[in-house]
Amino acid sequence: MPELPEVETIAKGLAEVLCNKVITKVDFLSTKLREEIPIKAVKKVLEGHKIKSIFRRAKYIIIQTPKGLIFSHLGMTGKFLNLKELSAKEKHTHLILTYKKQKTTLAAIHYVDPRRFGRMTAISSFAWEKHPWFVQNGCEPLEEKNLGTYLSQKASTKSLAIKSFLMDSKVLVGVGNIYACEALFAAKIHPETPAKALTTSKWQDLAYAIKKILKKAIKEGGTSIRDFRKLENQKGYFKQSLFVYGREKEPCLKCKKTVKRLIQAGRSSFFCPSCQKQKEENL
DNA sequence: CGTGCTGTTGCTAG
DNA sequence: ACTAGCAACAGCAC
Repeated sequence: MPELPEVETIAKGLAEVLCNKVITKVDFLSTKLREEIPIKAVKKVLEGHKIKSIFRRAKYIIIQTPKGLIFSHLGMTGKFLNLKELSAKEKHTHLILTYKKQKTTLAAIHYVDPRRFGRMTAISSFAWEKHPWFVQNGCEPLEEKNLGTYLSQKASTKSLAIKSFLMDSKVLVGVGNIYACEALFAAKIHPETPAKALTTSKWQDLAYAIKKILKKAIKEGGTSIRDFRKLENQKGYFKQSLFVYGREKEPCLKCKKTVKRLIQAGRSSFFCPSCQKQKEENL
């Protein structure tokens, strides 16, 4: 469910709530996500320690204390909820972080993840860049100044579809199915165009579109299709701004032609066949 | 009831 | 080396 804007929204929300607060305890109700959560290591980093910072890298949330770092990935359906102490747990609550809200009051952050595609781990160093979850990652779309040039160089030998190329985290992190579809629509590029076939000027359009859409989505608190919720359980509002994602058979919001869906690498791609024409020289 | 979707990503096989 | 396909899982729409 969560792509860069959703993860950014959660990380910011957690930072507001938890920074400079002490985690009094960590309770595990289930430790089986994609991989087993290392209970001891997580407790060691969090329990009894003050949160120094919380931020996003790729689609991961990173939580820092004086003892080390926690990495959390939400998978498809993971969410953090800010609740009162001893709040009822949901069916798929995996862990509960209790923290000191004020001098005498406690509150709790619940991690809930029905599909269990999320992952979580802890390390005792601060070198997150060297961790296996990060070493292979490509660039951060909002931090790379020459994104168009960077992408065109990476794509120069790749015949795979531009849509799949954009979703390859070794190239670019944070862009998943929704934002790949939306960025290609905004840049008027057909999702099946071979990555190496884009012109320099199309790469610039695409890079601009990616940044613009991600920034707008962050501003609107992410996209809630079904599961995604912010920390206080509210929805994100970017769904209202989607042009093609999830709109198969509906009229294109720019030209009124019918939005189409196709499957690429096992994922649905939505596009407008009129606004996103496949160039003949690329076929 | 089944069937086919779903925002991720890492492994496997060709 | 590249790339498509699948598996991990629960829930929902039809």
